[in-house]
Amino acid sequence: MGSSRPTLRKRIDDRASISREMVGEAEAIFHGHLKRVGLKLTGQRDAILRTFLDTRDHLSTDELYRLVKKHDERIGFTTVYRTLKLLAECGLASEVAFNDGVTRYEHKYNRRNHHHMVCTECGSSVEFFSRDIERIEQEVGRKNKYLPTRHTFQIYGVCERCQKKQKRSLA
Amino acid sequence: MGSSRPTLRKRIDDRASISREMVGEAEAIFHGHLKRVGLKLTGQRDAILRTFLDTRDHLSTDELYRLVKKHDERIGFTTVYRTLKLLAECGLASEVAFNDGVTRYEHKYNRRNHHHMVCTECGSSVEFFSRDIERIEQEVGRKNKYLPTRHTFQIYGVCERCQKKQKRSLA
DNA sequence: TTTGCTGCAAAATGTTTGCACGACC
DNA sequence: GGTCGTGCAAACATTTTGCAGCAAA
Repeated sequence: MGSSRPTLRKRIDDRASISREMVGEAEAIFHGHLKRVGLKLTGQRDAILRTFLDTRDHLSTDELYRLVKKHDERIGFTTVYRTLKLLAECGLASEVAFNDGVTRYEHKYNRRNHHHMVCTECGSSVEFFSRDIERIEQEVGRKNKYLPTRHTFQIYGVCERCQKKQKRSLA
Repeated sequence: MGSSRPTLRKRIDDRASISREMVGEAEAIFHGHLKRVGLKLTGQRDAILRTFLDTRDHLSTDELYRLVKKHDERIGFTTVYRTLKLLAECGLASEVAFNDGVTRYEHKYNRRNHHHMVCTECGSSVEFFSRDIERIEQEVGRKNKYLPTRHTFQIYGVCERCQKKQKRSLA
């Protein structure tokens, strides 16, 4: 979609929570999806969507559940779990696997395709963008006669902070 | 490490089981590792290593356990589980996450760095090689002051066979 | 009013650990 | 002979499902 270099836009793309208009658009997408598949719009589902959009990326189901609960004590884990699946279905959320044993979700709405580099010491992560990855996905698919639909790419390593920490503990 | 185009070598690299000499080398590596960290060489550990080397890639702990059991009924799941960890420690095995909820392992010994494209319909996978990925790992690490140690890269899609199956069921 | 939603509790799944007995060095 | 390995069983962590009461359309 967007083609020019990211400048100001990047500020928005890199932020976890998104602007008010975007929340509105996301809600519209979600509501449309619910109607399309014959599901109902409920207070819980709305609350979960809002909390999800309003928060940093890479939430596990349990983490989102705890956040949602702060706003409404009476929302259960199961509902958060199932709502996340719905959000993934309509493209508002996507799973990211950091291979730490839990499934995480991040917003997908209006964000450039990006990847993650994860610190294996402290779990922090930074995002990066790479056109090459998309190109490789297409190329490899073509060569092997696969119809590629998605990919995962994560780099694991040690962040600057933890490198320093390690050096200090050696000294 | 190999730099020229893979020709005959590819036949070996792409096969799941490895040659007899390689098994010997792998055993030497394993035995060396055991000695180094003060662990004992046992019949079970040897049997598990052999079965692992002799079998196709991408085994879950449970799958390897079932295979090992065919040769020796009395080897337990726990031992397989722990031995796989040992093999990963000394570099003979590495975890691959296909995001299907189970941790899988593949041989790492004497194989080129490679990646997987996985069919989301039937679970089959093909391997591919890409220099770009290694380059990107280094670049991104440098830019973000991370010390990169490893990465995961999988492409998901639909294989030719399953594409045809889908077309047929539509007709 | 009907249909689907909610949330509890329990099942299912996969991974990891404690411990008593037995095997290796 | 002592130490570590083994395998059972049980603990754990996470995801998923059945069901009775409740709420949206």
